[in-house]
Amino acid sequence: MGIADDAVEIRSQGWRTLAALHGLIESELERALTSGVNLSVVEYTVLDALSRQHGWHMRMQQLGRATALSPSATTRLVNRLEERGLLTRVLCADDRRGIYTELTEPGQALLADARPVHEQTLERALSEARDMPELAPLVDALPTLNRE
Amino acid sequence: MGIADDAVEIRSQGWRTLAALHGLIESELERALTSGVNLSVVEYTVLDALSRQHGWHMRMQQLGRATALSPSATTRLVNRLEERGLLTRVLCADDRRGIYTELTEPGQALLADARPVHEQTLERALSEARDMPELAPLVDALPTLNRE
DNA sequence: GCGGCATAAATGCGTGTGCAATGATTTAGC
DNA sequence: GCTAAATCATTGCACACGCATTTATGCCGC
Repeated sequence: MGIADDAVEIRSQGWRTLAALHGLIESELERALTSGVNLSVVEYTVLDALSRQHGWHMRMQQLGRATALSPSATTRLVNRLEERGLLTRVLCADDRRGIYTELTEPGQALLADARPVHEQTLERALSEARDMPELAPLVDALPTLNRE
Repeated sequence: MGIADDAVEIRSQGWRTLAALHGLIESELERALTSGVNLSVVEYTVLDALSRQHGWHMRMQQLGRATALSPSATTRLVNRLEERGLLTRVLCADDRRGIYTELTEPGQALLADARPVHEQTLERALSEARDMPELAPLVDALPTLNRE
């Protein structure tokens, strides 16, 4: 087995670790957020992403990228959140094909409730993963990533 | 903002990075594997996990953990692969509640076809992610994880 | 200005998923 | 030994997703 094969195997190994940790965390977040504040992980991701945006508005397409969702799924996701009054659609003034989504006041309130649930569950999930030998290195690497 | 708040924010940040990279890679793998060998990412994961197992057999529950899938989804996933002749169900001799799944010869053959697609797509996806400032640190960290 | 092409978002349709309940088998209590 | 609780896998049901198609708008050449 040569150097190139090693590289391939190392990449695959890294991906398996990433996928396993992601799956573990997402499963726990899904359960906790659903039972706690009736939000799925993607729904939380959307609200969170909007809250981090200047003026709290984003285009559908950006939302799709932020959540790795297809355009159709993005449309329906925004539908659900809009029907619950958590965000509103706003037509773009400059490009009338585009649609902005904005967090409403109830949306911000629900997000405020959801954040502690999210944080605590994330901490718990990471600490569980920390005890699995194959996941521990990635868990330890995560906090070191964005130190500037 | 105190030290505890910093820790929370760093965890959340790490999770967002992890989720974003995972979503990007999985989307590309999904497209490539589906169009190339007609396998979804989870289906590939199952075949790959089985091939790494001693005697090429695993219990349903292990499969569920390996794929972060619910028991019901695992059942149907195995159904699909069994109907395509890629694996077979084998009753456990010692515990007759349990069911082993084993890779068939066609299953191994399809996996052999799928591996290069998986590897090349993974390499491409990682190199794309490498160009995104918020993902680059994680991409660079991955290969360093399991160096013993 | 106008026809043709590109882009943003929405809809029809088939399919994969999780939760809750069920069936089958093992394990524990006595 | 026999019943009760626990465990492994499966099924009914509702729902979220992706792909392909459609509608609406913007952009370009002439």
